[in-house]
Amino acid sequence: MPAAVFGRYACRVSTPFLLEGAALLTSGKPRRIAHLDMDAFFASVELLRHPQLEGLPVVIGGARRIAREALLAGHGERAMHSIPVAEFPRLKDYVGRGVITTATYAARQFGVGSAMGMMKAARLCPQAIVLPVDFDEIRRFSKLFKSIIAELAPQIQDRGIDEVYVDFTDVPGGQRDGGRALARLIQRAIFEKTGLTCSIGVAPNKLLAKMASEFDKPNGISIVQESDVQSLIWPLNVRKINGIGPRAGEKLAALGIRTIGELAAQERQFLIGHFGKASGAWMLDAAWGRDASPVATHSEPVSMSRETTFERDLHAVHDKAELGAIFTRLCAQVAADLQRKGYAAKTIGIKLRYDDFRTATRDLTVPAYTSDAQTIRNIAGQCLKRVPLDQRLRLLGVRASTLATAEKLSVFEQIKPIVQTGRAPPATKTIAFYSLF
DNA sequence: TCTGGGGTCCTTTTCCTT
DNA sequence: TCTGAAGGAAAAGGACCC
Repeated sequence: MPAAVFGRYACRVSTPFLLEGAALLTSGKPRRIAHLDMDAFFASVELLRHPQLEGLPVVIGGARRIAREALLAGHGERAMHSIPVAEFPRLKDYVGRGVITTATYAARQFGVGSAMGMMKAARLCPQAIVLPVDFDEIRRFSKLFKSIIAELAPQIQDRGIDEVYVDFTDVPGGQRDGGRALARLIQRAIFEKTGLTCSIGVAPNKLLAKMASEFDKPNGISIVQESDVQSLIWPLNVRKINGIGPRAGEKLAALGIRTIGELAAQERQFLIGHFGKASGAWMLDAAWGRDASPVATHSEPVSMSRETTFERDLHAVHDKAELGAIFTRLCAQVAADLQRKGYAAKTIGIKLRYDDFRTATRDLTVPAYTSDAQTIRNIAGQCLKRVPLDQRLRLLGVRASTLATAEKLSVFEQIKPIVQTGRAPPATKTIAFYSLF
């Protein structure tokens, strides 16, 4: 505790000073945060299983219509490597909805890329081989590479299926060569045990580490120091900042701000005026390479949801039975997810997307937590009544939020009987316990 | 032209209470 | 009793990320 360090003066100094002093005393070494990004993860995992597809245009996506089982019918798992290329399905034969999850570099040369509609991709590169996403396999590799990193550097923050932040600061050897030595060690271990490559950026914080990891792709390592911000970061487009997407990028461009350096030159109040208090201030800090956020090794989920886009647009009246069945299934899936992960929710919501792609959401917070499928279905049903249903729908989703863990709820369950067995407990007491969570 | 699914976080609006 | 301000919580929408 800083209080002990500062001895009798501890009670007289302000909290910020204590924190600053503690940081100086404990570290003495520069903060080194790494961002690790697997190279074309989905496609790379797929190529490991189908090496004969190496160098060919391949897109991954459309899982629902291209079943792996059908693909492998008559071949079996052991023959996977030897399926003739000619037998793989082609994009030109693809019918229906969906987007490309990822594409190999050979396919990208035709202009095909992530998040592109399958039908558009089929026009650009009809001969491309199309494979379904195998999420079980992707998840297996995700766990594997994360566990390999954890053995070498345990302070890890999950950043999705194929990315992590790693705190090198206090790892033995983590400071050597600006972090390059440890990065190389991790890169080599991942390749040896999975056959996959990754790119790593090391910098004083997460924001810069994320940008650094893009400097040398694939299979690269790059180090960015605080003093490099003006020379390496400022010339880049604002869109390179993690958190500035298409909308903010467009808005900035309209204000004549294209590079990160131009963003850094703005007045804080000017940015706050255009982007709001939190976003405006954050943007300016980001442009200066400032980011104090820690590598969060643990986080609690905020919500759990299931949604599905229909094969064809459905109408609430005309396709009532079909829609009802899907709705019930989504509720059951959310309930199962909550139960499997040990959570219950107090807010249940729905999401729907109309045929013109407009989205509507409704949600409802109830007094008691639940993870029961029927209860969720009832609450979601109430939400559904509050939304216009005269137009065809393309998507329906169910969401659970305001979550509590089963442990917290069991504490509540233990408290409740005590309150209720007490002499004439007023109803307000029970309500007070509810509000604890 | 067509636009998945699972998340987090922020902003704005609305409603309720004081 | 009516009105308005202020503030918080919930709801709705949307941007962004992988």
